[in-house]
Amino acid sequence: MADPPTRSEPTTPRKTSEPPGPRLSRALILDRAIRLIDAQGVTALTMRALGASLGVEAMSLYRYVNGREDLLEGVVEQLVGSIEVEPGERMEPNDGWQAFLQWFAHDVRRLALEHPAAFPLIATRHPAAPWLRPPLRSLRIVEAFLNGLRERGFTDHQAVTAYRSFSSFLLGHLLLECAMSCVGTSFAEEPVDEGNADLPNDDAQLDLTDYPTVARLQPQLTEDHTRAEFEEALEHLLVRMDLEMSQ
Amino acid sequence: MADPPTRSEPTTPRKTSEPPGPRLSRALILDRAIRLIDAQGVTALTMRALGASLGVEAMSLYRYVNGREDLLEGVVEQLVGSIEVEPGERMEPNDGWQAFLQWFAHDVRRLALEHPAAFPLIATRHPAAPWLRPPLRSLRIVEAFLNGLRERGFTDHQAVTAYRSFSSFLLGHLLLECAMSCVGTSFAEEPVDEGNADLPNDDAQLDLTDYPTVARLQPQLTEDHTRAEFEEALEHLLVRMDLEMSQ
DNA sequence: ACCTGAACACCGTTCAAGT
DNA sequence: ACCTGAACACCGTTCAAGT
Repeated sequence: MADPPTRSEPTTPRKTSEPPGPRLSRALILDRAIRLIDAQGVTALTMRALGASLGVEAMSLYRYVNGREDLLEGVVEQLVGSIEVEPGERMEPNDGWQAFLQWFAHDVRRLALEHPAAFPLIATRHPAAPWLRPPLRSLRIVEAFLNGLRERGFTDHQAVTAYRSFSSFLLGHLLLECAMSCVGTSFAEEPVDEGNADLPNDDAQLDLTDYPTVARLQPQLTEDHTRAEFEEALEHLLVRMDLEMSQ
Repeated sequence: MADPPTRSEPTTPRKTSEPPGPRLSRALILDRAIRLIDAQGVTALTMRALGASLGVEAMSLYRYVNGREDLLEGVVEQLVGSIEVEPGERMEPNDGWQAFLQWFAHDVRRLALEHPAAFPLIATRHPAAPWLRPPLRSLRIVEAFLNGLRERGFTDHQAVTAYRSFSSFLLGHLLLECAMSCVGTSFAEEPVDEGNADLPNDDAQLDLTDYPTVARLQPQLTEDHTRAEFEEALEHLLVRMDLEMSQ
């Protein structure tokens, strides 16, 4: 903790190219783990690989992290922690709850798109309590979510109901969007086979002869409208909430 | 492929208690793998454990399965294959598209609730093509889905749009429902610590002192209304589709 | 044809030992 | 206090060898 930020790099350089490295720390380890997941996928996040990427042996990590499960838990915590919870300056406090939810939704979406390889962890790892729903799975965020809505006129019951439907909405849309953005990225478990590189991309060689409708509609199925779908579905969710509130 | 279905079971019994076992086969292996996942979770599905549960060494599996990745792929395929795609007798062919989608949604939900531990695989493993969206991620199902809607009056474009919004809806709701039903089941990575069993269940000991609103609303947050939420959200999705079609 | 023993590379994890 | 070497149990996978 009491480390000089950057002197003239007196730290003894080790064998591989690690950063100047103000020694090890849990935060540093989690940061590096997230970067590793982003670059190579979750399965590449190995205690040994993570250690090596920090210029250290795997065993050193166990001082700061309680095993691999705890490491992944920490990664999720760190990522979810990056969700802004206090509306910034761009958000007037007297804007309605619709603006609040719009802003919230887009902040979670930003997180998902920045870390598409890590988002499935946020989505599928068991939360601390069963009523903490991914991706809004931290007490801090749920508290802010509920308060944000109550300050804007929601009753207790309406806020809780909104938390539920909002979670489902975010989970479904963002997980799909991540799945699509992960295909074709550096997710190949094995290095790309260059021998038969005459196959341009890996989705064209599906045999569609038995599925005429899919074959006919493939161009339209291939179009990516995830952004627009997200906005539309969000808009409709807000309309739906509005209807349910006034009844 | 050309195997006698069931004779008088002449197969020699081996050491442990495995079923009469008409020899090994890919289908038998996948069945057993699914049962193992249901009972102990995905991480417990090990080549060695799976082999042992079939009364065989792990290496034998490699005759029928192309490694663990292929095994998991086969599990997903098998599960998705269990989704009925031709409306049964209960469904009149002249029922509207709403009835068709209702029936379809509930069949996928049945699959998710029958295999809550396996559903995250269906949800997050990369599909064969990026435009095949979980959980409707097989050509057979997409073909049936599109045809089912077209036979009931959808245009091509409307059917494709419906496929997209329907996938997001199912994914979000069912994944959340699975997460909730997996908490507290046989998902403990380690055998439950019986030493300090004075903690009744594992969600009560969260420190809520810094989160007054969550603390106050915890009873309502804990209520499980997943079933009703599913039905309501589905109803609203259908209404929304109806509106968009007539405009 | 179908299964296995032995072996290899890699993984998570522990712990006594180094500095 | 912080890191490491050595070791252990377990994993996926290959392959020559058994029957």
